[in-house]
Amino acid sequence: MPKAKRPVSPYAADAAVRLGQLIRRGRIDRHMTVAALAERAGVSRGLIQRIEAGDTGCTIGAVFEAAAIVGVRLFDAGQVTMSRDVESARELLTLLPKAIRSHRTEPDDDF
Amino acid sequence: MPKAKRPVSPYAADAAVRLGQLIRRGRIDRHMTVAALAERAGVSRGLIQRIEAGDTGCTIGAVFEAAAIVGVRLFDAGQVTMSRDVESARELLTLLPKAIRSHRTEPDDDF
DNA sequence: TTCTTATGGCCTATTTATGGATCAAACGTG
DNA sequence: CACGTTTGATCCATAAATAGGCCATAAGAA
Repeated sequence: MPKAKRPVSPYAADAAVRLGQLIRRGRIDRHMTVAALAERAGVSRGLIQRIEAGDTGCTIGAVFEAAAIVGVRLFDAGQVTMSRDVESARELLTLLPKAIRSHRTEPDDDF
Repeated sequence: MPKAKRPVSPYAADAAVRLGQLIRRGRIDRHMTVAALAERAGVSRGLIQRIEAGDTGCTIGAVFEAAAIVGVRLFDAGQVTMSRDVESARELLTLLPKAIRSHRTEPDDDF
């Protein structure tokens, strides 16, 4: 058997890979070497390689750091860049409870 | 002295916090308890709490996993949801070199 | 081509995150 | 209000990420 590290869903793995690709592209666009990015991010060269490879075991601190340096922004200064930011409306209706009164064991799923 | 864990830039820390907030909102919207989300994500309850708090020390695997479950998608099935996805054009022009010939020690910065 | 450098993979020591339990306080409901 | 539940925070043992080296190979420049 290979190495059953920490299992992640296909989506999570895919998302990590895509983010890694974005970072790599951003780095290359800026003519930076992996070593240079590593130095600026304050991490090791190997870690940058794993981040660009989409390793799900990297901390978001390191990943977001690298992303920021090469210009990949998931969030646009103050506003979230999401497909559906319609959600922001609902928060006013619900007024976000702090504790959830769960009765239904199985939440309505969708993926 | 406080805790000088792994230093991260303000942006990276902020991005992590925002993502955590999105996850929390998504969870509450779906009437899920922290424990329920933890179980579905296959992680501990404490980890979900740290993720929602924006702890930069969490692995992207765990964070993206939680995000996916509560419906927070940074990437829209096949297409990246970024402010500037114009970049996809450039990759055809440049044809992305695999190795960077760095001369300039200091890359053109912007933030 | 030849040379120089970037990259990627592997390894090990160390640092760190994670799981699991526990506890107190806050919360929602009847 | 009083109840049961959720949340948040802490502690510790353990699993895992990270640093940092090394080496082989690929890639760009002359």
